[in-house]
Amino acid sequence: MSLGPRKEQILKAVVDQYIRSAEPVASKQLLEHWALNVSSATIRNEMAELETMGLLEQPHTSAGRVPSPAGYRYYVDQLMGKTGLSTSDREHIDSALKHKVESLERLLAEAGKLAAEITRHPAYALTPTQRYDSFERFVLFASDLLTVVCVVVMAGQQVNSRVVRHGEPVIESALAQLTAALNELLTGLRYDQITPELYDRLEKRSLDGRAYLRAVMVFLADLHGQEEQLRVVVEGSMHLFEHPEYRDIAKAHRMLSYLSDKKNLATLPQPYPTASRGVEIVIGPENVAAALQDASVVMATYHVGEMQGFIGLIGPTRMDYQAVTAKLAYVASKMEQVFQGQPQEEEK
Amino acid sequence: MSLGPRKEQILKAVVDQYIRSAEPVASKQLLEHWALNVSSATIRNEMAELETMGLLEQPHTSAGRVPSPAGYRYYVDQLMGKTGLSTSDREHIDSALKHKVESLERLLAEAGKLAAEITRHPAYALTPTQRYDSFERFVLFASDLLTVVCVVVMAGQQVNSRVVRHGEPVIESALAQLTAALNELLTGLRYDQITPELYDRLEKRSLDGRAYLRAVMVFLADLHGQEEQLRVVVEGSMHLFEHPEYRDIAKAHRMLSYLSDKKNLATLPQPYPTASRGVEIVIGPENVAAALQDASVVMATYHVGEMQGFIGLIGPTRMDYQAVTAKLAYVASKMEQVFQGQPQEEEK
DNA sequence: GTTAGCACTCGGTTAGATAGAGTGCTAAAA
DNA sequence: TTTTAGCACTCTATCTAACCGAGTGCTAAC
Repeated sequence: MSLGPRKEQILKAVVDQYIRSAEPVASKQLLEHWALNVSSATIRNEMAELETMGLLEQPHTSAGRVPSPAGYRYYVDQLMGKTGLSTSDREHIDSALKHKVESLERLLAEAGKLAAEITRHPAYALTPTQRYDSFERFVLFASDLLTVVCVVVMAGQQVNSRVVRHGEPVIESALAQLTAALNELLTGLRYDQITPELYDRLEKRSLDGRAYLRAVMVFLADLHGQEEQLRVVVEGSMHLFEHPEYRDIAKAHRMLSYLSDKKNLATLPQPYPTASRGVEIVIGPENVAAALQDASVVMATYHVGEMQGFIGLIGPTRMDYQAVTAKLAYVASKMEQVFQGQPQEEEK
Repeated sequence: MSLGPRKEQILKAVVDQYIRSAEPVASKQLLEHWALNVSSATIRNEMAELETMGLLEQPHTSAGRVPSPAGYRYYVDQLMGKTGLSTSDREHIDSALKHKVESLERLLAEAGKLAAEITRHPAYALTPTQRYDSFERFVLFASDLLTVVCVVVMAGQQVNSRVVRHGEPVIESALAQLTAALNELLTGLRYDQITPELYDRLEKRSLDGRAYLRAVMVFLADLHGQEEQLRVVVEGSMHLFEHPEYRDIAKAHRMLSYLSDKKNLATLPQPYPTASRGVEIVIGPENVAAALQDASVVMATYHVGEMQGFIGLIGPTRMDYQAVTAKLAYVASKMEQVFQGQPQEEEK
């Protein structure tokens, strides 16, 4: 759908203005700041129509208009300029990411910090690729009538173990079967390679050990989650307070809590590689997470060889998408450069 | 100074009550909740005296009394019960810290999380001992007329380098002298072993390289700072929001910003080992950090062999010192146990 | 030294009243 | 048919005044 040039002009003006002022924008204000050669009455009419279309909203009668999520979406997709970032920003990024490749985590942290700093929004970054360890060997044994100890040896020689409890008495033969099944079917695989079919086969082979199988899978999922958490970095959460939408304690609390649980960020949907410039923008209720219903996420992909990682920003829907997109894209591209320039050293 | 039994009783009652209610406590309230067999008028008189002594404060005339920092101090030193923690807490701690020794950082994180969880205050933890790497070798060379590259090889084979600039042209001979001095005097030492005398000797030996020496020291200090940051863990910052004193956005912001900079916590004064139970309490303005002027820090020491580490809590001065002290002390002692039980594994 | 009683203080809450910004609508102008 | 000027209307934010009630300090009696 296209709105026609004047509606677009007005929508763009409203969004731009609101991004700057954080106040509902009135028809007269548009006249002052943008050179629209129509009267305020006309603008009012257009704004009313834009509202019925769902692109603008009114906090209450006799207030100015505010972009709706759909309005932001239209703005981002159709109206937003593609202007690059200022040379000072570019220099800032260049110099900040010059020598930071001691370790992967370090670079991530630095890039996140930088992104947060220049955009004034909290930033997060995910390591390039989830190169999870694969399973090497499973050992299960009963430690007493009701408890089973599950030991997993990973290919990297890390050993993890957990006591797995279940209401029913342990059946030795079932346990042996389950152990054999796990070893035969999972050895050499990573957690994320366990497909539903594979699980079915496991279940069929484990017979009476089904309850334990389930517990073991939970254990593996937890391990996986732990690994994942370590690979997320969050920086600059405090920038939240710079934005008036988070002057409400409850809101700030909710968002900060969300940000402080790395699991949340690790499981954010990741951008389609097809998105323009490699930057994807998810606006308000487009987010699945409840805590992000009135927030926007801007995320960029960076590639390291065949792996890809992500760096993103989280802020109010009233974000300067244009500036933020350009900055984030540049940071991401810079990260790629740094990775390429440096022979990839694994352990610090 | 001792106050006499009745004043003490009243002071204790005020503090206990205020810790629970977060509201200024009135003379009548004390009658209801504590079995003081005097009238409210007497209590008022006593409270007035306690106020002139600086142990209580009045937010305004016609409001109840609130403990002053000095009042808390007296409470903590003289009045506070030494009651241990509940068995449920003990069990909680026991079970949470049972199997968490995969890595040092991990245990720290877990202990911090636990401490924050059971006390409802943000917690931090420092690794046992700063076992910084020692210097192995210094290499300095001029890369152009005005810039010097400084390379430090650490005993752990890590290599750090930095470009060190100074307004004056590089003098080769001075550089050679400085390099020799650094290598002879610092090899085998850690940063924290560099004494002022040592620095003097370095300076004497480096002659015309003094400006570079200074820059090199800054570099080393930075490295040291980086190392230190990695060894601090902060958990449960969000518990801040549970306390009414942080309903003010500005206050919450300030404190959270403080907490999110690990350098702040790494440089907190550490408890005297002599303190009772190994727990030290620093109340409000007793803190040196500006951000902590109306906050209290409770910290405990734990020992691992000859090394010692710290775990602490940060919250409003209106803290349940008694409960919190007991809990923290128990967590710290539990950490010691876990460390001892497990052969100390260095790298994860 | 303690207590009852009372006047006084002060913050918090409520209720109007007011101002002002901004809209929607209508009728005239282009 | 579209645009514009004008105006009535709406709603929020702010200010003021009044009031309530909790709590104190002081005085005088116990």
